[in-house]
Amino acid sequence: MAGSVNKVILVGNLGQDPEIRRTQDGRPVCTLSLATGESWKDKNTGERKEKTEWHRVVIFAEGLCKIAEQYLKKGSKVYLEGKLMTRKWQDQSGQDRYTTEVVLQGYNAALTMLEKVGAGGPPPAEPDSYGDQPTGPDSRTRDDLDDDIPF
Amino acid sequence: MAGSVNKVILVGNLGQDPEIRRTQDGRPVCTLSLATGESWKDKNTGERKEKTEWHRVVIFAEGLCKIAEQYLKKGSKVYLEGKLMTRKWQDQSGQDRYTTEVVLQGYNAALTMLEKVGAGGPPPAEPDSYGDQPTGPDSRTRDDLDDDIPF
Amino acid sequence: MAGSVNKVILVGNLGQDPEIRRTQDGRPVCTLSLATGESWKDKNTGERKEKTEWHRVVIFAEGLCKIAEQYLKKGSKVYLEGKLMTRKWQDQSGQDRYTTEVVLQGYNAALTMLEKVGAGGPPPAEPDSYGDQPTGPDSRTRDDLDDDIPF
Amino acid sequence: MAGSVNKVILVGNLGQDPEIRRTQDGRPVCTLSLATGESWKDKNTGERKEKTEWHRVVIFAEGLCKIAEQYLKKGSKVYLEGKLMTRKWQDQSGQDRYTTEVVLQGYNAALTMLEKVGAGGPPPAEPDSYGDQPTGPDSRTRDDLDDDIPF
DNA sequence: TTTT
DNA sequence: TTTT
Repeated sequence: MAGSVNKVILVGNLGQDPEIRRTQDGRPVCTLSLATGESWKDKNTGERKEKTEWHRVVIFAEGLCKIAEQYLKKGSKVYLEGKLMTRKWQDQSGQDRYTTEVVLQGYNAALTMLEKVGAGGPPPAEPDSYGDQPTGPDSRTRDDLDDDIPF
Repeated sequence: MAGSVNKVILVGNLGQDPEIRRTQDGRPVCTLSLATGESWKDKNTGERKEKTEWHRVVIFAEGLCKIAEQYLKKGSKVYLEGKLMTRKWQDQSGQDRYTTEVVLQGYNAALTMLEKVGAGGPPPAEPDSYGDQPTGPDSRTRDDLDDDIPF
Repeated sequence: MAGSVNKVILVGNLGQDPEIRRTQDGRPVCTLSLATGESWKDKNTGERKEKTEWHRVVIFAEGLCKIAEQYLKKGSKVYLEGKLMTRKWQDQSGQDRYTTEVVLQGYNAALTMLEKVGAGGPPPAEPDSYGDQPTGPDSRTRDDLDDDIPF
Repeated sequence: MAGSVNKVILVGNLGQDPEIRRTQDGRPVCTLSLATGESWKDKNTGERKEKTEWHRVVIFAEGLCKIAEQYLKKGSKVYLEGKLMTRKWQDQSGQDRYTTEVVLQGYNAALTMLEKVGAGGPPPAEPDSYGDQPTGPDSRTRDDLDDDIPF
């Protein structure tokens, strides 16, 4: 459909390490479980309350998969942009079920670590090694494609 | 949780008229079914393809409910901001099911009509579905709450 | 800098037709003048007030330039995503001046028409209601810029 | 203007401590200098390049001012949402000048700390005082307005 | 002026 | 399951 926008922006923490699978033709797919939360004061009791929301995030963008695989782990804080997609599947009894996911795919996706590399966990080989990576095509790190911006 | 962001931005068209219900204490709740779409060219066949994504949107913000009720209908194009929430429920067989919705609630929500109220224009499917709406402000809502901005 | 985000999202109407120029190496650059507005009720007088904000938008992304050139004109309503950039220049007296623009460049940009093709143009009721914008602080060319936008 | 959106989303680091002033009627106004950056590889030389963008951020929202004042300082990493505003002023020679700022004002603003409180600097008075405050330290603010969320 |  |  023309003239539409489908965008999700999340900042939160990973509930577990990223899971990497591969499609049949060898492309990586990375799944994240991301927590966001909000807190508010109960109007009646004045009590402070909290609720955590868990988001299922699926990364098809190859460069972003690589970043997730190399640098993210349980507890990591990230900023990400993706789109909402609901897919239909059948459970064991053959009933239709639906799962909604935040999908990072195409040029319209972004993934940014919000902590120093190595902060609170096993760091990559070199704190400054970002520049060496191929950092694939549709990642926010698309450094290689994003050449020569004169600003 | 501190330091988190949960934001959804959608621009799309309503698949049907807004549905208004009331909570037990009389507050309005409005549900929208919003379509967004994307089109792309198939890598192999060169064929142009399209996919429509349907979003379930639930409005708790009272001012936004009012606007939805008064000005939106099937086919309306809107911009909205909300947050992702997944709620758990039991189906008839007692099994846990989950539904993810885009929730407009609190200060962090927005709903904006993207067409002139009553704007005719060439309607897509049903020439009669536009035009006969009540006239009124198609403004970003909550005007009444937004007092005295010193600019 | 690592771990940063610079994003602008605007929905508004063009105050005039897009201006297309070309860089020395032949790449198109498109400039838009986009109006957004807000209205509120004055706290003291109860009066309804409005303020229009004019945004200078510069499109380096080649595909988006093409779209702007072909489909947008004065009055068109668009959704766009870009980034904030402030550039420094010298006025005739040699003093430093700064201009902040919304730049659409690279994979992180989007431009979407919010009207049916052909439905754009000056609003029928008040064809000239956009014309009274302040002339931008600077309409210098940027021919010196030659970027490599990955589209 | 009806049907428009004016939104800026930034994640970056403060270049200096927040500056707090007061309006004549005693309301606080906080100014931030926020850096975002991008890096890319030069197409010709293969050299890695970086550019920092500095954003002038003005906070009128009172709760957000409080948070900025209490918890932010030079170097702090924050997520914020505001709107673009350009204001006109006269320089000493009486010439018109324009300054574009990211303004946090009204219900449509957000400010979130992205680091643990006290991380790498003078923490607030009491590490454990969270629950008592009207709004948590690095929480999305205005929790007090966001009462009794029915989930 | 920050940050990596 | 994260985080505060």
